Amino acid sequence: MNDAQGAPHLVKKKGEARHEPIYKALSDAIIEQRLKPGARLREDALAEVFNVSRTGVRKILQRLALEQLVTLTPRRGASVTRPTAEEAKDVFDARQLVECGLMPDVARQMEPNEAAVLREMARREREALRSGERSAAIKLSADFHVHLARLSGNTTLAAFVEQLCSRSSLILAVYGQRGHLGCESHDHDDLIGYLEANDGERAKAFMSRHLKAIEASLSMVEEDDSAPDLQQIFGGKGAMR
Amino acid sequence: MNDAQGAPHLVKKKGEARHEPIYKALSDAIIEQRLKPGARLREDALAEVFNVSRTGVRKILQRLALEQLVTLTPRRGASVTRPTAEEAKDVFDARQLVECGLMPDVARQMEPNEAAVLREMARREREALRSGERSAAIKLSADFHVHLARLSGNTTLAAFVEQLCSRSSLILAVYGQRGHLGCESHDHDDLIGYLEANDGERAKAFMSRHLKAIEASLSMVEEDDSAPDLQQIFGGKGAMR
DNA sequence: AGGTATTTTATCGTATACAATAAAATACCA
DNA sequence: TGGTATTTTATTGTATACGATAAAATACCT
Repeated sequence: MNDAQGAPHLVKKKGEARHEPIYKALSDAIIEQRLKPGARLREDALAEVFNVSRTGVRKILQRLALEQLVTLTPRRGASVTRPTAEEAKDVFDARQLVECGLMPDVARQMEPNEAAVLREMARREREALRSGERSAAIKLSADFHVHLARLSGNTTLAAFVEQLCSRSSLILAVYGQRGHLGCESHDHDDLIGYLEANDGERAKAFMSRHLKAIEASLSMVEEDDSAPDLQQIFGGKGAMR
Repeated sequence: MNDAQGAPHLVKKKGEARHEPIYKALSDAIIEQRLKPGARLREDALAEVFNVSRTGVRKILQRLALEQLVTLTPRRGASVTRPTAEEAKDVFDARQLVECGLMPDVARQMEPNEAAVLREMARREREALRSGERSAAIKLSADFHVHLARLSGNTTLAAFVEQLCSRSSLILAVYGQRGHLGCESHDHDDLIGYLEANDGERAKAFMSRHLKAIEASLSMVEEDDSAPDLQQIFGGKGAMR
C-alpha cells in the first residue's frame, strides 16, 4: 500500500505530512525551553538538521511566527521570540478570560474516565517536577491546560488556548524566577476535584487563582539589550570630560 | 536613496512588504464574499493576477489557511473555506465568551473621541446597508467588532477577535438567510451608548444578545455535496431491481 | 455501445539557483 | 592609531525548474 515500506532505507515519507514532525520538534524544543528566547534559527542550519530544503524550513518558521513562537525580522531571519512585558500581560489576561470561561463547560461534560486521564497527566507532571526534569515538566503542564480546554468541545477555543500556553512557556523562560516553574505541584489535582464534582463555578474560581499565582510568580523586569541611553545614564553636557 | 524612485515605471516595492497588500486583497475579497466559500484558488492564477511567483502566493495561502479562511487539501490546492455547522457554533460560542468578556474593559477605558470614531463607523455601515452595498456592509460590520476589541488594549485578544469576525463572514455567506446580513442596523449604535456611559455590564449583556441574534438568524442546514448515501436513500437489498 | 485501461494534462510539492542586502572584515588615509 | 571607506562574506528573498500525482480525456476491447 505504501511503497516507502518496500524501500527500507532512504524512507521518503510522502508529501506534505513530512513537515508536521519537524514543526512539532521545533515547537516542542521552544516550549520546553531547550531553545531559549533570542536564539537564532538559521534556515540553512535547520534545513541540514532536518534533511529538508530551506523551502520547507521557511514554511515551518512562518507558521511558528504566526503563532508568535518565533520572530521573523526582515533580512535578519528567525529567532525564538522574546516576549515583552506587555505581551506577557496580554497573554495572561487572555488566559484568565478564556480558560476560566471554559471551566463551567468542562465541568458540565466531565466524565469519570476523563478525570482519570487528567489525574494521570497531573501525576506525570508532578513526577517530572520531583525528579528535576524541568523541560518535561514545563511541557506537561502546558499539555494539561490544553487538554482541559479541549474537553470543552470547542475546537477553536482549544486551539487558541494551545497558543496561549505555548507563549506562556516563553514568558516563563524570560520572566520566571528560578525555582518556581509555573504551576504549583498540587494545583492541578485540586482542580480536577472540582471538575469531577461538576462544580463549574468553583473550578472557574480556582483556575483564576491558579493563573494569577503563576503570573504573580514572574518578575517583570525587561532587560533591554537595545542600545542603552548613555546620555541619561552618564548625565548630560559632558560631565566626565 | 531608494532607486525605485528613480525608475518611475516598474516600481518594485522592496522586499517582504510586497506581500502584505496581496494578503489583504485576498482576505478582503473573502470576507466581503466576492470570493465565495468553495471557490478554488489556483496558485498559478493568483501568481499571474498579482505579479508574483507561486512562492509568494503559497506563503499567503498558508497564512490564510492558518486563519481558517482557506482550506488546503493536499495535492488538490486551496479553496475558500466552507465552514461546517460545528465550526459555526464554535466560532459564535468563542465570540460570546471573548467579545462579551471584553466589554467591561472597553467600557472602562472609553474616551469621548473614541466613541465618536465608533459612531462614524456605525454610520458608514448603516449607509452601506441602506444603499445595498452588501460587500462593503459586511466588511464594515466586522471592522466595527474588531475595532471595539482593540479598544480593550489587549493585542492578543483583539487579533483573535479579528480572526473570529473573518470566519463569521464566511459563516454568514454559507448559512445566512438572504435579507438579513448579520448585525441589525441600529444595534451598534445602542452598544456605543452603553459604552459611552461606561456601563460595562449593560454593554456585555447587549453584546451577548446581539451575537445571539446574529447566530439565530442563520439557517444551519449543511448541504453535503459529498457522495450521497444511495443505499439509504433508495432502500437496501436491491429494491427497484 | 458500454465499460475499463491507458495516456494526457493540469496542478501541486520540493529543491535549487541566483539576486539582494546587511553585517563583518579589511584596507586605506589622516 | 583612530576613524572612515571598501571589499568580502553570510544569509535571506524570490523565481524557476523539475518531479510527482490525481483528475480528465482518450483509446481500446468485449
